[in-house]
Amino acid sequence: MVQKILVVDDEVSVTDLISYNLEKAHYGVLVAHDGEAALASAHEHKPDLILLDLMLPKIDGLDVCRELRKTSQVPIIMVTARGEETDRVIGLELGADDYLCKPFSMRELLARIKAVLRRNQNADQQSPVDVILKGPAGLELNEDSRTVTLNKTPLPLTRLEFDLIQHLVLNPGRVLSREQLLSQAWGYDFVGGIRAVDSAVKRLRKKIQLIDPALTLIETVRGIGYRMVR
Amino acid sequence: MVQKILVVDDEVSVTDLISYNLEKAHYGVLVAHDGEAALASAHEHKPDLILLDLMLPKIDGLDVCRELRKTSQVPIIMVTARGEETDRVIGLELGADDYLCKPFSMRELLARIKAVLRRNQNADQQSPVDVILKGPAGLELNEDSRTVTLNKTPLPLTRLEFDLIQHLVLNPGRVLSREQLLSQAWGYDFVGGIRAVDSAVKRLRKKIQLIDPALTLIETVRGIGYRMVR
DNA sequence: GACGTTTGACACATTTCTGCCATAAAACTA
DNA sequence: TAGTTTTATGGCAGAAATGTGTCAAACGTC
Repeated sequence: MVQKILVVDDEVSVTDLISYNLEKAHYGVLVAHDGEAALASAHEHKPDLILLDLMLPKIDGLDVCRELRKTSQVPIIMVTARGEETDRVIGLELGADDYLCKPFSMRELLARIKAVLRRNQNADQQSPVDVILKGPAGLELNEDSRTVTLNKTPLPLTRLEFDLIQHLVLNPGRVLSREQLLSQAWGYDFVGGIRAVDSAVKRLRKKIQLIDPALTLIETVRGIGYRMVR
Repeated sequence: MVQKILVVDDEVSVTDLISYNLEKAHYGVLVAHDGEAALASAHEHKPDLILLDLMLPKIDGLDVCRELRKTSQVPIIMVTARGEETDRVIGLELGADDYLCKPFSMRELLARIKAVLRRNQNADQQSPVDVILKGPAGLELNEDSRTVTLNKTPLPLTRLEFDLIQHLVLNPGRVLSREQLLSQAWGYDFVGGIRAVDSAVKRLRKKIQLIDPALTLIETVRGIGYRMVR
């Protein structure tokens, strides 16, 4: 089941950018550009999470938050600029589940969203359980600790390597082009040659080989890209 | 049995949001917007705890506290603006059980409320029990006294250092980004560079090393943030 | 208001990562 | 098979991230 996220910001460039990245991360996205539209959309579509900018036309983000809270317990992440009037923000934390200061990275945003959704899902549980992503041949990624094991043997990876293998594992058996991998693991704003992917795959394979020399996890699809075996 | 909490603050937006969150946490909520009303409500409804803002119309928070103490031993948490050190001291001398500096997070508020209520329930017993948060390698945080020991050796920490290690211990093995740590241990109103986290971690590590030079408690996750070993 | 403490910023050192290149190897084509 | 295209590999230099020491401003205390 796809989770819906309502993105509220008055700047189209911001909502566009966030939408693009959320969709890439397999979320459904709703957009609103002012407080009224936000309330209307929240009421109509019942999103699973709301990403709410503080500065909004018509109805202020703080008021939107308060209004929402009257009828709903939907998780809210507030977005603020550093150094905005603290007085107005005082109430903010009281109603929001988390907040994020601009400027933020997409990685940061996605991590917060995941965390808030999880906190909300097992709010009744005392100790939250780590998210474990299972791949083929005993490959396991722990998304919370960002550690990887291969048949219980630790596989130490760098940030880039982890992001890369994560996207491969998320699409088992599917070929991902270098362009896709670049935009997913490197980020939309990456500047550089497309062969950077080859280098990263090279290092990843080498590390895997150190643990199990006979194992092939990442297959090359000539002319296209790479694929994680299923 | 539902416990009743009296929330006293002159700003409606504040009482609204606190009410909302307290109700979500299954407390009964009473509200007062000035000192007179607070005293009246306390007298009439006998709440199990009072959350009392310092700045109030008609009767000042300190006076309310003093007045209440004449007839009741109801637990009181004072809410002050940051930096009103003297007021805080006076408040505690007047019989408040705890204090909280604005701005505070909901999580913080709920934790304090829980702690105060529990302390109060155990008040008739001989030995009140402190909340001990256990970390790895014999690390123990006493959340009530805000003291830390490492294998029974005291580890003297500053306020910031305690908050930092507390959030790390609360998420053992999880990577926490500098942004997350900033917003959790510093607060959303923090203005400053992200590498303030590095500085704090540096000092924390140094203090730990003084006790056990071979021990690594806080791991660096390059490109992401820090992680408390599990 | 003087004093000690805390803490963020900065410069610099150190470590680690990563893109790129040259070359080798492999795969595909004709 | 020879030629062409694509990918693999090893090495390396620059980049990026973090550690460290120091300092001054802010803060709390007396």
